[in-house]
Amino acid sequence: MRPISEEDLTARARIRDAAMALFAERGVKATTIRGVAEAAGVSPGLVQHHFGTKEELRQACDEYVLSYVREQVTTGITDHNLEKPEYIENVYRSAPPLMHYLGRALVDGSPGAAAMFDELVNVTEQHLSHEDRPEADHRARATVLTAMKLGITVLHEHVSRALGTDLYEPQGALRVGKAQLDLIRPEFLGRELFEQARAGLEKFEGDR
Amino acid sequence: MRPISEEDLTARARIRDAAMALFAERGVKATTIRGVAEAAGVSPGLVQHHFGTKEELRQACDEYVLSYVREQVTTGITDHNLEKPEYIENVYRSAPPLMHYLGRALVDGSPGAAAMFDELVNVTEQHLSHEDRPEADHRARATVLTAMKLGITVLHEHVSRALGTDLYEPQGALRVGKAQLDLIRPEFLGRELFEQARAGLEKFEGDR
DNA sequence: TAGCTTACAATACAAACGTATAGAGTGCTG
DNA sequence: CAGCACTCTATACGTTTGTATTGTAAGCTA
Repeated sequence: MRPISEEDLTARARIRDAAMALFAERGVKATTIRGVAEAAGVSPGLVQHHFGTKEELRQACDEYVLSYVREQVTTGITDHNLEKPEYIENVYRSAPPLMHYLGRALVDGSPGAAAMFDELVNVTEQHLSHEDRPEADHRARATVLTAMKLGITVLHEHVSRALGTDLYEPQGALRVGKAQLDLIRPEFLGRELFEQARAGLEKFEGDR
Repeated sequence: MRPISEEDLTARARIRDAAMALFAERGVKATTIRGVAEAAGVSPGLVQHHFGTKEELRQACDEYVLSYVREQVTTGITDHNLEKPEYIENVYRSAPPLMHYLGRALVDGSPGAAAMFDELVNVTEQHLSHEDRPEADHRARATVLTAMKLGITVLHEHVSRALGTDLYEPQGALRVGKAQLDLIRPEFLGRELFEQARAGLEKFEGDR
């Protein structure tokens, strides 16, 4: 798969990418249309031409990220690609800026990100309910698990600094992934999924 | 201990509290001096008189929260007050706005919050190193544990929504606390601390 | 080729914002 | 009582920001 260079993209896509990066780094309010335009190498007017208002630009970023995440979850988990190297490779190349944006959007108050959070909680809750422990508070467990997972994304700057390695570099992702598996009770996640995740990590580690 | 009503505070304290609340809810950039002044019931000029610039106001909030957290950690953990009801009661009454601010500050890029994160990682790492498993990546584990804990604070809005209960109400805090204990391997935290936390939670539950 | 749509830039403008400045009221101190 | 310090308000100023408007060039279509 050829790597897509930023210059080959249409101006609209470049604007969207620049907006995602700036929204993620500084937040929506601190990001200016002029700043986005400069980062994308276009005039401020063009940003307006393609996206109308700043709010619509943010919505476009939301929709882009959300459709991406949904697609990756589908092709990754539902289609059982979690251990395929090309899938992992592709995710690690394309995901970081999107995850960066998603993390910030969760804090900045994007409706789309909130909806995605709820979706993830529901999926997790359903998964946990299959383990037959009807007395357990599956809702709370699913919520905490989701928040912990996403919390690492939201705090990735601090995680990277504490680790001395960028979380989005393979090394950092590997260390964090393993630490997460060390931390969580296997029976909580379900043995099957737990082993699958561990196998994926180890295969990924062997590849480098 | 008498409850401190907001009107009894000095104007300076009211401004600081209002700023913390707005910074936490909207972020620093989206918060205006005029907004802080209105929320505190004073003129915008007074904000400037007491704190100079917006940046200095943010630093004052940082210092206030940080000294509070450090104090609570000291009197709570070091002095072994974790199970005393009046300590817990006091924390649950005074902590929420401060934690709310801290969570936002971590994302908004406050140097003080970053320093606090690093401190917590170091304390946790030291704790983990006492368990003799020299081959384990204690640094990564401490980082992930810290990020997960704080991640729940940062995402508390979403956690509360998914739970249907405010995380900062006793009910919500209880459900989340128990779910966290269910999720984490006890031997990871150290049996002693784990049991201490569980005992504190159960005593807290009994009190209501 | 005439006409229309699309992609882009440049300029303009009103609102919001941080902050500087001036001044009023009050209490303390000599 | 004079003078100073402190708290607080009101106003003003320059900048930044989102966005509206206008203009230009290129490509498509009939």
